Amino acid sequence: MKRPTIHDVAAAAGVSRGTVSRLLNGDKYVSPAARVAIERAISETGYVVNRAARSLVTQRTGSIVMVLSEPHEKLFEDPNYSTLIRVSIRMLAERDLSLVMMLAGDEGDRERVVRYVRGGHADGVLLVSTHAGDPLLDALRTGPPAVSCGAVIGRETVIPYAAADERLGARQMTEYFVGLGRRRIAMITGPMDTPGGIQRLEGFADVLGRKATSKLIAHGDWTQASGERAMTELLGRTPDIDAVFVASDLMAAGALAALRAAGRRVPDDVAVGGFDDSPVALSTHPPLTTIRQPLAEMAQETVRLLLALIDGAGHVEPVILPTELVIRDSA
Amino acid sequence: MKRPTIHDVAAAAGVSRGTVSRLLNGDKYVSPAARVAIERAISETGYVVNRAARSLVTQRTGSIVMVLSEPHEKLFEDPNYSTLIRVSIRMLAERDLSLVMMLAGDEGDRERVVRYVRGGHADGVLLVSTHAGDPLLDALRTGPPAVSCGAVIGRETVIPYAAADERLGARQMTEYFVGLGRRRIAMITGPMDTPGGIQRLEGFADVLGRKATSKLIAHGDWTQASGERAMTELLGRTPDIDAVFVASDLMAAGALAALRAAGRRVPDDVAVGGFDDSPVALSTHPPLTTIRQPLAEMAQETVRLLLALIDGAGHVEPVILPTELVIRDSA
DNA sequence: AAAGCTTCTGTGAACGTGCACAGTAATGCG
DNA sequence: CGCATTACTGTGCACGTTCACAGAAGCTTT
Repeated sequence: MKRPTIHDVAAAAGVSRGTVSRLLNGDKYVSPAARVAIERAISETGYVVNRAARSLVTQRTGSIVMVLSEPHEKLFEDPNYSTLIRVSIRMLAERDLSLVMMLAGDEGDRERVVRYVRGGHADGVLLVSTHAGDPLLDALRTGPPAVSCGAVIGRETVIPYAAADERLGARQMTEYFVGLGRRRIAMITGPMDTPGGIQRLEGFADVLGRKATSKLIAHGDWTQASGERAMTELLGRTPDIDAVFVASDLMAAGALAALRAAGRRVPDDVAVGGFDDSPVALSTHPPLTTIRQPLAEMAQETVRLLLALIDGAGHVEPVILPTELVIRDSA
Repeated sequence: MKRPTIHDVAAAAGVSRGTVSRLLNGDKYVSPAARVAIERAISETGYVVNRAARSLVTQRTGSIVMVLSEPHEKLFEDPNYSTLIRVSIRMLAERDLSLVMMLAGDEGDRERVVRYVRGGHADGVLLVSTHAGDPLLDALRTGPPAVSCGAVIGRETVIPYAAADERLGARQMTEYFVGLGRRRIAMITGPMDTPGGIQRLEGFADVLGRKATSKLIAHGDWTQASGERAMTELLGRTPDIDAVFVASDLMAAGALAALRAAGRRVPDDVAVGGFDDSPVALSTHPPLTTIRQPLAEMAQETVRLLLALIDGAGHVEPVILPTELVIRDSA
């Protein structure tokens, strides 16, 4: 049996298509009598609007595409995505928008995304963890509004975003170490082509000034293994370290393993601070002192920015949200 | 400037709409000359097919909806989702299908999903971690094909699925313990209304037979906190435990904390085995011996089943994939 | 040479909706 | 009472595509 159309509803309610359409789209000019008749007809027939037909005439698709730019293997190692996805679905659903997921790991993926978006299949684009200078950014300059969750540092292309105040978070942790009386404070950073990599180091340097020498800084790539490697490197280079700020919890878990292997006690010999407050921070031994990002708010604000742009706001300001120090046992 | 339509392409190539449409849809009756002309016209104009218009006439939407049934808070605590999402996007993209995400946490969500699916907005449904007796299952009996990643135990409603052989995995771990010479082997299960909760306990009981007494079994809810609680409970009840099989890595991390608090050494005093081989298994101390599920294959097979049904296969058999014991330091 | 294939092409109709417009009835106002 | 205004309703058209059909051209068979 065929699905009911707006004609069927109109016929059942004894009105015309136009009136049903008006009710559906919130037009004020619908008489109370027509209103109840139509509502009854809708529930009786089980009518659901045909999005394709609507799209065809409104030139809107009713969907937002979330583009995940992480290289495939790493995707979602970071559980932050879960919050972002959940919050996005929820907020978009309220506006009757659906969330379509796309990958942008390699060149083929990226081309697909561009085709999709420029083909008019989405009303908005929600970028996630897009790297600096990603060609996608330029390709997306025309087309529907795009925003990013997390800062995105492009050359010319500026894209609105909501993000945590990464630099503040790094300062909070570093200041906490200083307050504890630690003197030789090292840092393991993330990749230096990501905002998290750059800004967390900046915050560290803000507090330590000239004391933040390159001997005290090692670089990782967000993975646990890289954290372990970087920690080993630091210990070899500067054995008298008494604190280390690691730019992610996952890397901090690796650092803990390296410290344990080197016979250092945490936090007695070396204080360890992470970043993210991800679930892993609770399963390490000892549980990690870390910096919590307001993930839900970040997601919320990102979507809010996108919706504002879709609603016609010509320009929106980036949103930067404060982080919070979470003290556990590692420092 | 307006987006080019199939008319524009046809005009530019000097043919008619029909011919362009045939080329686009892989009809064999297109002359070589027309073919090259159209292909040139497409790339010159930057034409992308309008899905809405196509949907309208084909009655297909070109999208698959993934329904996430976890209660919101827990969603994605399990990083398995990431693989599933990634693989699904990738496989669907090959068929030019896009993946739409929906939540089904509460009643309102579920109604939304049903409206969406029965409204004909999706060509297929991909269920994730749907609980036994979920009302969604009945509601989805009519409509487009639906499959599940992970077994779903309904009353009457049977739904095709691909899953790991959970029972086998539990047997593997339990047999490993037995082989190590452990005598008092306990288990912490998941919630008993989930396949993972039920089947992992079954496998445990398969091996231990009458030795699997209720004194040696405690229940958790997949969270780390519940694992810690259950472990404490077990130690109180049966202090001479020398091994414990925990039905998830996250709960196992909790169990490790409880064992440490009780002064038990792992694996010397108590061997600990997890399940999932999730990232957390590497960040615990000691790293967890666990059971690896073939996540990528599970996802792949799930999508394959769905595509088969969409292509008209009347009936498909569930796919059950073997698990693998991963030995680390905790046992 | 006629008939029948095969290969290829163009055309009209239909899919279900929103929107602009025209039109009608009821109400308010001078 | 006449006229403007408000509240509401119905209709035709357009959106961009696929599909069924009809038809043209070239080739093979009778």
